[in-house]
Amino acid sequence: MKTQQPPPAADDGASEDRDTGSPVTLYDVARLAKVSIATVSRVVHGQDLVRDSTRARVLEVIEQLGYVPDGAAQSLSRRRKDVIGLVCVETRAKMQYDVESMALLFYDEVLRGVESLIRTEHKSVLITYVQDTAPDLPRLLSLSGKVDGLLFGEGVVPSSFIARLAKRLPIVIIAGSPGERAADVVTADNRSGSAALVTHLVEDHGRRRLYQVKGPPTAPDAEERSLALAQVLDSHPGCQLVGTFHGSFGVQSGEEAGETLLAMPADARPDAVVCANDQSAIGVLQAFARGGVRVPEDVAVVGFDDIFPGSLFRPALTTVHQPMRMLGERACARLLDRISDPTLQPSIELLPTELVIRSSCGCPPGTEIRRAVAEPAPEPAATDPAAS
Amino acid sequence: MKTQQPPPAADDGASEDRDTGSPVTLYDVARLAKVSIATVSRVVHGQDLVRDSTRARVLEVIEQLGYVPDGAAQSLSRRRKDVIGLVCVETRAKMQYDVESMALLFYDEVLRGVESLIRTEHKSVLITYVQDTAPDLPRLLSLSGKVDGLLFGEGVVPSSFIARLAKRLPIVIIAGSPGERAADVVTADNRSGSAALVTHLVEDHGRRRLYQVKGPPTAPDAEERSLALAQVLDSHPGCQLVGTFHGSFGVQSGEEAGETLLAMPADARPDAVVCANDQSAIGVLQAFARGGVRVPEDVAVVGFDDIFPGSLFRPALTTVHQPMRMLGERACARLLDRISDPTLQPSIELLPTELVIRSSCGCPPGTEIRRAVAEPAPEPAATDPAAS
DNA sequence: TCCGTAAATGTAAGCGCTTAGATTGATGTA
DNA sequence: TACATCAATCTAAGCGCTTACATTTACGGA
Repeated sequence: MKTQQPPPAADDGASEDRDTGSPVTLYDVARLAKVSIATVSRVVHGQDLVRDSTRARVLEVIEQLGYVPDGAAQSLSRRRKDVIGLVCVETRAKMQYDVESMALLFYDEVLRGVESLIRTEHKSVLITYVQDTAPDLPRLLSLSGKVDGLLFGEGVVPSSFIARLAKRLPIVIIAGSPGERAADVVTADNRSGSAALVTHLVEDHGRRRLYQVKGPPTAPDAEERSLALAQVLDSHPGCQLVGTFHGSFGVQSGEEAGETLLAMPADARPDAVVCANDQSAIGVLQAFARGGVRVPEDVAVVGFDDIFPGSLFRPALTTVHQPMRMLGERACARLLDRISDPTLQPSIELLPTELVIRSSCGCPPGTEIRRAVAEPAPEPAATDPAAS
Repeated sequence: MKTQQPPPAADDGASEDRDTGSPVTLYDVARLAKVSIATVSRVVHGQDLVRDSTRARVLEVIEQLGYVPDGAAQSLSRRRKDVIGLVCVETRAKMQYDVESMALLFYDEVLRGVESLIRTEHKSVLITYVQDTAPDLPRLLSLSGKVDGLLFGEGVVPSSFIARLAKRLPIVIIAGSPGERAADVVTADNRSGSAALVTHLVEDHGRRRLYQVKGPPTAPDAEERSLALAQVLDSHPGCQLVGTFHGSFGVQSGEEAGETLLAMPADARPDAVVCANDQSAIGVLQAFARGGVRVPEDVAVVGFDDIFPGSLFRPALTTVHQPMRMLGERACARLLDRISDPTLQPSIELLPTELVIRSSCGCPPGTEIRRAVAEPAPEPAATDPAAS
């Protein structure tokens, strides 16, 4: 009445403290504990239909053999991988230390948010970076075969591709355009954050001639910020946009914008520069420092995101705090929901931002005010009520 | 002569553009293309034993169905997961924004190094953070069932546990103690980097009364740095260590060290503070700024690691550049080697560091010198020659 | 026309696990 | 003593793929 033992396992005599050789399987444990693999499986998963004495025996063998269940076999059998994928955008091919390390702070924070949530769920995160210049689609495709769901950073990946993937597995887009249809979106309320920031510049500091450093056109969140800027200007007669620089979110591109401004006659310059994100603001700041333009006396400079280094600069950067970590958490939560119930309606979730007033806007040095930005009801976005 | 079709797949009539329902498998493709699953598999993997016309037909069906191979099934069948795990250390439970985000910069860079290499290998990275206070061992165990190999950040995880894991799969430790036996180690040459830094302080700036802010005792790299400090002092008569603070790598703990020094009578203070890493150096800097101690005039302060924010401070932080990204790359390379050949001897690899001289050491503001640190032949470490 | 050979394709046996359903054994009851 | 009943355990059928080996097909030469 031997139990099953398909692979003879080629034990090399000493079955005491094996280390190499083929990995220990359920069968090995079952054989040594003289039970069936089903029983071992039950013990491993702490089910209670096992007699105490049996459980003890099995556990002992597991310990002795150092058995760990094979994840692939579990996934296959359970029809569930317990892994989600996070696709981040890598902004530049060239890996210059400081620039790049900053460019990625956003995803570093997002990742932490994701991981902190996933951890409690006994799942894991597979992480991938895609170049913004040439996203490796085949790679993403094969990645999609290894996970239960995917979290995408905004922008790079063509939305047709996302739509295609979304047919096969749940997808949540982080910082995506609120207009996205194919998948869920979790994003910061860029619109109202940016509006609050620009309003501060215009109303509290009397700035009139604004200059804009844009982000890449593929970044929907940058577009939102840009839109808000335009709206605030519209509603403040006497204020105008004196120019726009088409940047790419990088420090480098901020520096270029700064150079452009330095090249102008001083009296043609704006009195405030509104940047698409902190990195480009820092670039502008650096260019201005080299060019002898005083910030904020001559020109105010503001960013967006609130990455840590911004607080270290002098003048310290005024910006809008984007809840990156929470973005990761919420996106992940949403993804998990969809994984467990794929019939959920796609929704968009807007996270509140915070105006972070330091001194690059014109406020006195040492200022550090954080002010929650009220969330105006945005365009009719489905935040999934009880409706089917 | 129908081909196999085990799961009837319950097609819901319209077999045109399915989207929900059970996922598309090899069988579905085979059936529609009227070939066997073996042929489909061959087409998917670009093998050339397939007639062109057949290949075209199969590819068409794949496209139409949106077929993507199931990763779990592939892993099980190939006996290879094509995934490696990266275990990072999360330094503090409390998630204060700035502090924590800095504490983690190290692993963010490592991760990028790992990913950049893994990407070219058609593998992926599973990432996990463990708390330094309470590493979740069961979680790591189950993680180990999902990967082909593991990359560990130094410190937290008990080495007995690592040794146990190392019996089952290849493991490389990043920034581990060069004395480690159970697994491969890839680490920066902390010893010579630290020596170069302290020598600079002592010989070039004539500092005599040094104070040390240590890292956690569990961090072998911090220990190495500490050792080098002692050695340099030993060989410079007249120089002494006037005190030690037992820190924990965090900004917070640096601030505490700073407070401690501020509490001393001014003439009892050291003329240089050598910190275990940049974060603690920044903490000291901040405490000093608040306490009115001038750096570097009254006291020099130096760090280790060369995290980006260090360059932003005034005075800019003098430190030792640790090649974090390369650490990730090399560790990953080593791991891949071991995965393909598990019989390799464990080795340790020391990566060169760079002395980064800015102004917190006493050099004039604006200084930014990077000087490669010569790698002295350390203790007989096996860097695996042709020997078996 | 027949046959050997090589190319193309098919068959089926796993990979290590989960789990529904079958079986066994103990216990209590009539 | 015979028989439900329920707990403990086992049996076996997949999960979706890869791949060794078997089979079929297509061709060129005898």
